[in-house]
Amino acid sequence: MTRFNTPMTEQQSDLLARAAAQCKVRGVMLSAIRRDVLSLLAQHDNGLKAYDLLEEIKKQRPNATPPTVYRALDFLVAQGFVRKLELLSQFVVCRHTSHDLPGIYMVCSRCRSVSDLHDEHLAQRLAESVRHAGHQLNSPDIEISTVCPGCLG
Amino acid sequence: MTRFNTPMTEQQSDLLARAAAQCKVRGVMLSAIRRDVLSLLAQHDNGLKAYDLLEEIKKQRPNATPPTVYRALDFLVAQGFVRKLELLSQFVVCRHTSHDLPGIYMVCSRCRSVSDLHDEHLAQRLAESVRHAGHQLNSPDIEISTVCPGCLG
DNA sequence: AATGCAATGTTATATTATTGCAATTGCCGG
DNA sequence: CCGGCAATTGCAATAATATAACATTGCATT
Repeated sequence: MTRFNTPMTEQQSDLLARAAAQCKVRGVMLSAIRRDVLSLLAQHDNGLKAYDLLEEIKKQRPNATPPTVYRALDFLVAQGFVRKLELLSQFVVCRHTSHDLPGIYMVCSRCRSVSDLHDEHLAQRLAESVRHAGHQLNSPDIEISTVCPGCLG
Repeated sequence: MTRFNTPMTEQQSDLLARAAAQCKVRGVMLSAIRRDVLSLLAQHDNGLKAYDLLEEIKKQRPNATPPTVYRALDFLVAQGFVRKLELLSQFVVCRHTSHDLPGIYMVCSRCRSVSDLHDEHLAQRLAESVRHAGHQLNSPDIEISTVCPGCLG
């Protein structure tokens, strides 16, 4: 059993529990490494870079290497538990329950914080528009570079 | 004067001419390197990676190095002539004339082709929604991972 | 000529991500 | 329990992407 300095919030352990349940249903394995990576991400709302994650994981597993975390991340992304923010080369837990609609992330170019634009109607329209263009929406993942309210002063 | 194997289409030389005019107006310099990088990008609708660009540029300028192209790209992106597609770490010429609204790009995950979703109304709504969330839209640049009509068969 | 400034050259290095193969583990049917 | 197969992990190397730091050049202005 893995321990972290900071105790988990209820939300965080909920997230882990739901992921575990999902994996069971899908017949895929939420191994210790994968669980730990997910757990670390759950503790960092703005996400973590792969190599920062590696540093953290090394505290538990000193022999971890880049493939260790990249493989765990590949799995978590494939299962829809985690997204990669391309604008930051950074990974965040996904807090949407439904994946039918794209999640829209705003990434602040000053402080690098990540906010979630909650506009289902917009997401809906976007999905329609993409379909109308003859494309199939792939991974529901949209990023916009903005300046956040905090940084606007 | 730089020559390429393939003669430029009218559209391509138009694009270069407009960029040159813009630079004059803005009092910035479209140097030979910058022009050549822009020209190369104009000849590749789906964009090029920085290091592919470097290979091409080296044919003209054997002593080019990564900073050579990255600096040119920084300039071109800053001037709004080029965008970086984060999903592909790839650079494409921007064919929008107006930059008031975000451009929405669809990147095919199979063949890596890039299409432009033309839906001004959607872009408008998106911009509004972002503003409503208290953010300031930064660079008008949105990418969606899709499967394109061709690859859907 | 001397100064200032933007652009470029040059070397090195940082950051992000993958490949390939060996070793181990989990799991399933006998 | 045990052999076999597939998935996962360990490990070393390296690929791919991007930036830092500092020297140099070219050109416009003084």
